[in-house]
Amino acid sequence: MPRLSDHPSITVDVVMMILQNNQLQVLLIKRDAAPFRGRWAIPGGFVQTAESLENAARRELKEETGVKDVYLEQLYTFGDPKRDPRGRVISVAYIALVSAPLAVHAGTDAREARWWPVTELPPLAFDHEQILEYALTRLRYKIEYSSVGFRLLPETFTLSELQRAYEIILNEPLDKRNFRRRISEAAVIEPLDETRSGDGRPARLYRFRADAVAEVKARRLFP
Amino acid sequence: MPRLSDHPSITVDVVMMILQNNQLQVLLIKRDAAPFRGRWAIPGGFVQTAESLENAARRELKEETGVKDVYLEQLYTFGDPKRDPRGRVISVAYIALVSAPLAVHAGTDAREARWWPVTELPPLAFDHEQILEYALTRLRYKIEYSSVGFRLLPETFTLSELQRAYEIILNEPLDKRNFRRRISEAAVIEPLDETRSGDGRPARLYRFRADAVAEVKARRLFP
DNA sequence: GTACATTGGTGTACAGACAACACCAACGAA
DNA sequence: TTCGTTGGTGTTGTCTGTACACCAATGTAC
Repeated sequence: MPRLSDHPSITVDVVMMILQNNQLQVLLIKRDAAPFRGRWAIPGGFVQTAESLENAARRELKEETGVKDVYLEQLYTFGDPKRDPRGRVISVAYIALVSAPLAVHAGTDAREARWWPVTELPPLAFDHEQILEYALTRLRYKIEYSSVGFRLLPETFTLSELQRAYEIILNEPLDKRNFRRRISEAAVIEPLDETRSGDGRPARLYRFRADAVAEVKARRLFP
Repeated sequence: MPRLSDHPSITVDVVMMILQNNQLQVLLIKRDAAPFRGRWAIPGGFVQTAESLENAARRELKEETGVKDVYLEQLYTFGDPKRDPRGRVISVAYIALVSAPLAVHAGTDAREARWWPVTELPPLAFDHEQILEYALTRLRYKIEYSSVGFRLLPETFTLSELQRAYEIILNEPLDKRNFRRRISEAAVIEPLDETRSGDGRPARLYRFRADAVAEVKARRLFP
């Protein structure tokens, strides 16, 4: 197994989440090098000298998926001395929320990359199970008192799609009228002139209000 | 000015908070080396190879103040490439909550150390003003939905002292009866048989319930 | 030892927020 | 044109939060 110097190294690891097939899914890559060769892992990599942590996370994401303009948020820094068998590696973990559909092309080093439903995860490398669990807890918690949920939706969406997204993340059904009233009172979305036709009556499209960046703090969205 | 290698270095910086003189105060040390020589700064230091981040924070605290058994919580990781003029230094910031009275003896390198009220801070070294502001925001926010406030009090305390602590941190007056009802419903403290005499009627002493470690999550303490 | 100042301790009523709940509307397909 | 499917809308009871005032127990000054 390769061994790093005793000097601590810094990586960023990114828990990238998406809503697909009525499931919350995360992107994992299959490691093709030791340690944990063949094991699935959260994408990440070493921080370069001149880049900020967040830029490192963005760079990793771009290398991994080609996606830009994602919502990124620092999660936690994991620094157990034994978390990486190669030596001292400190990982700054980020959460990335992206909207489907999103093609992921495996990284330059030909690693396999795919989305996994959070309910059916394979065994993971390093302490990545812990990181992922923490990311899920944070997302569920945060969606209740902020508007991050919109980051998982495409630019325009219907109210039913929005509600479905919340239900998937919180893993519980929500009342349609109460949901719409709260979203409306929170004033974080605005209606468009367009509608979308589907199986039944066409639904009005909405978009996230860019000027509503301030997180809903005075009152939790779903108490 | 000394220059570090291009390889990133990791420090932990600890925002240590205490309640004294009806004020929320933080511990700062006066730097006696470049850069920012003579400037006040949050105590911290480099992470050693074999220690976890939290242990590094505990070690720094002990070296700085001799205190053990403090409440420690990871705050955020600051990694701007230019935040330290010596080179690439990534700082994992922690919050420490301690209870007065607490003597701080200046560190082994004879740096001056003293408590500063958060309302009257001097100019700080590096990006420490940003770190401190973030720590204050987190503390105020967290105290509303968890029981971290108790960490700033001595082992036994009266309900008035507890209320005063919350008022200082939140910087707003609280209603006595409502405060007591909520604390009571949260079931995070237990009465002792002792009382404490003072200017008026003696007050019952309470202590934090060790088995109430779980943070009050279902309902915010002060909505 | 009485009066007074000081802090400790307690309950209720009103207002606002939350949760539960059912029906009509608009479209496509058969 | 009927039916299936999804979109869209208000009201009521319950609970939670907030505002608010008085008596109790001690120490001190006279």
